[in-house]
Amino acid sequence: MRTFETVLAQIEQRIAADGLTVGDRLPGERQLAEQLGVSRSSVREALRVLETLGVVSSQVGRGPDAGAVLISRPDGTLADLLRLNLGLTTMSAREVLDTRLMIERWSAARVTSAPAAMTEALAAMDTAASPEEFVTHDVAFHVALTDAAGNRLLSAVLRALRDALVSNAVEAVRRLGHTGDLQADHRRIHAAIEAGDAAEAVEAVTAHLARAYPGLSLTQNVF
Amino acid sequence: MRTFETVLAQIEQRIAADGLTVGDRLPGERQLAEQLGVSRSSVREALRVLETLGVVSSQVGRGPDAGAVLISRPDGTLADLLRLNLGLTTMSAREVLDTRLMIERWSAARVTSAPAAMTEALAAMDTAASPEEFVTHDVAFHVALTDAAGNRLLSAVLRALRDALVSNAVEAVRRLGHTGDLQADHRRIHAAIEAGDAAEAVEAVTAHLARAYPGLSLTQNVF
DNA sequence: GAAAGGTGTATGGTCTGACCATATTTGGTC
DNA sequence: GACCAAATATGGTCAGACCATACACCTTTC
Repeated sequence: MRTFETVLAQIEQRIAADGLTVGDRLPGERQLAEQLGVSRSSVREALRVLETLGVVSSQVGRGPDAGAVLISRPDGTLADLLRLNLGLTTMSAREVLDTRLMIERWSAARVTSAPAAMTEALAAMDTAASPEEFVTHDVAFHVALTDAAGNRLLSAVLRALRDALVSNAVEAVRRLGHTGDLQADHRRIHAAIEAGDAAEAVEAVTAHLARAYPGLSLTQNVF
Repeated sequence: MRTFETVLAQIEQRIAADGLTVGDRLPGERQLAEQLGVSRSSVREALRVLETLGVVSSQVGRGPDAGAVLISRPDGTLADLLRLNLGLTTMSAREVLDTRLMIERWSAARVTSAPAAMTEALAAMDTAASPEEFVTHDVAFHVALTDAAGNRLLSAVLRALRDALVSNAVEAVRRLGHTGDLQADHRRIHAAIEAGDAAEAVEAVTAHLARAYPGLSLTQNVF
């Protein structure tokens, strides 16, 4: 086992043993190296891994906020993971969009009151001057819906897909040639959620995505 | 921006520009450092990030297989991500199990023929001598089902949940006190898939998970 | 005594150069 | 041709140095 991997294991074990949680600080790189009997390089490689996994954040300087602080931000990692692996393999747009459909249907069924971010995104889309601006708020609308469902794991997955969603959505808007139908869908979704009608909300989300991505329509009603 | 981050960006850009794919090799650490005008340490930190993301694998020695080779293995990263972030935050078992239920219902609806791995796991459970052995094959059964649905993104998510699933399942078996009902559920799922009855398969998966995890039963039929 | 400013210092970030372990390549020997 | 030993390229690790940053502390000033 490589040195930095043992360092990784020991840091992880230490986090569990000491009951460290978000906001707590790890010892400095030099101190950690001395404690574990390894070089600072190996400690740094281990910290780089933890940083990549969204578990620590390193701050330079001095004071209470400096050093390696425990965080919990899996979003960025998931996004990197997807972007890099999508580029390397032949993961299809279909797989991404199916996942999106599944998460959003699930969310629509559970959210009983539209969050502020959703209502704001809806209004912002009305005044969007370009497809890009419209899509920005469009994606924010859907992310807000999913966040409101309260499952952080699924929220993180959808947020990781964000970049892919944006490019897909821009394509869809250009293909449709206008945003009126999409915005009407959004209002229907919003209204169904505010009314607490889960079945209608699910149906509205499904219809919306079917309109934007016709290729999905084959399997959407199997549930 | 830190040096290793620019290295990261340049490597990623290079992968895209040169059309590198799985199996191709990156230049050696020393050569990369010289080309980019940075130290080997910075290159190594960047490679460590890529390795964490499941994009490269480093082999020591000499020859065609040595050096940093492009791969695409997001599973391990996702598992690390979940394990570490589950430990740090209060992500609940409910969130994990809801996600599992969603993915398995989706999969059950799409798989029209039971894969060999699923049939084998079913048989293996019959002869399992301990709860741990039973659960090993149990999880393999469910993972095989999801793999067969053909969405690698969802497969990767479920595989990342594997460790959490195992401990949950062991708990469930102990609570039930026997495995007969669970195995009967498995046969029902298997039969429904072999019969091509999607609705029955979804219902069977739902009933199975509801039996194993009673706390889930509230929202399972909202779809 | 309080405010302002300068200095000290602990932190991560980077670089250099060296050595080690490993695995292939190369070339010599029988 | 087969076998074995040396050379070599690779990642892995270490030690030590220096830099930039940002807070801590002390001195000066009013």
